[in-house]
Amino acid sequence: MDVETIRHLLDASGVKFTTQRYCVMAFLMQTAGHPTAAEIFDGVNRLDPRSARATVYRNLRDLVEAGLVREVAVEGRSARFDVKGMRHHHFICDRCGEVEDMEWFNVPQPPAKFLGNRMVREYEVILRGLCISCASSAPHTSADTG
Amino acid sequence: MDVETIRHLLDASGVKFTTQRYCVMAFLMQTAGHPTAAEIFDGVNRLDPRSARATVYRNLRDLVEAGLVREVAVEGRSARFDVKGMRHHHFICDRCGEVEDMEWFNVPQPPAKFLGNRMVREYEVILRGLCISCASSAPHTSADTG
DNA sequence: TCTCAGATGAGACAGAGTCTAGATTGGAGA
DNA sequence: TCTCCAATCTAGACTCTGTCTCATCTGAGA
Ligand SMILES: [Mn+2]
Ligand SMILES: [Mn+2]
Ligand SMILES: [Zn+2]
Ligand SMILES: [Zn+2]
Repeated sequence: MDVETIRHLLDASGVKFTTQRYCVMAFLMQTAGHPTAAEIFDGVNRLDPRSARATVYRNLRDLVEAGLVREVAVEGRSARFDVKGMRHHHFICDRCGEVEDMEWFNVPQPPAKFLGNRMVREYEVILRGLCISCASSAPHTSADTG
Repeated sequence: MDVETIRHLLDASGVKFTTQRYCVMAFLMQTAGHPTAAEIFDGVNRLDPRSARATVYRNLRDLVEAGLVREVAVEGRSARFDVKGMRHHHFICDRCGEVEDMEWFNVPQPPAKFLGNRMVREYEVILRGLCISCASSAPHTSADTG
């Protein structure tokens, strides 16, 4: 991933450029999925220069706060991360836990009487079920037997 | 909350009735919000009989597995819980973190070409922004100054 | 009432994330 | 290019959330 591209992204969001931040951004931008902090730590440390664990966690928090990275809402113990690029929804697999991007489609706003005086900044749809590989390896539920 | 009502809920889901499970269910059913396991532990232990911490965590896990309780998808490090009653969406406040129920409204299914062979079991909308009390106490952003 | 599969209590353990204090560095200015 | 310093990094201790083990207890059927 191009160093200057990421340098400009960081600059534009008022975040100082450091090699460690570059590594986190580059790893996220070249990764299709939604890695955990631990996976990002492993990923950026597969080659030099290395980053301390606390640095990876702190930078993820800073990048989320700066609006460059998103912490995805999922059940489960460890946070999962996402580069904020194209707006999209998410699909979470019941069986393997994979979090997949779903291309954006518009959703009608909730009726005003439900919203009251709440101010909506953004929304997303979370779909659950079986991902393509889990659906093909186990197309039927146990209730189908007999 | 009525003991017999909860006893029948547990029976119907194949979960053995115990005082500790009753306390967790009763607390969740009388609570409007989406408490964490720690809040549920504190809640059920404000009066006798008391439950051990491990018991509360274990029962929450068992009740989720039995389909009576839901673990809500949120950012942040602690799980939040919900009694599975009426189908609903969620609104998460950017400022105070409160998770509020939003009355159910239908959302069009994603275009089939996006779904591929995935099997959708359920979906929900997560709205983000300012809750009513945060919106009224801080209606403008700092950028508005001047 | 008797019985025991299944549940609880207490505390050790494990994993995720935060904090602190001393060392290091990016980049602005001389 | 050199100097400087506020911001950042490192290493490891620490906190919080959740799980596990095992001795003990209990709900509910016979
Ligand atoms: Mn995504
Ligand atoms: Mn809810
Ligand atoms: Zn899957
Ligand atoms: Zn709020």
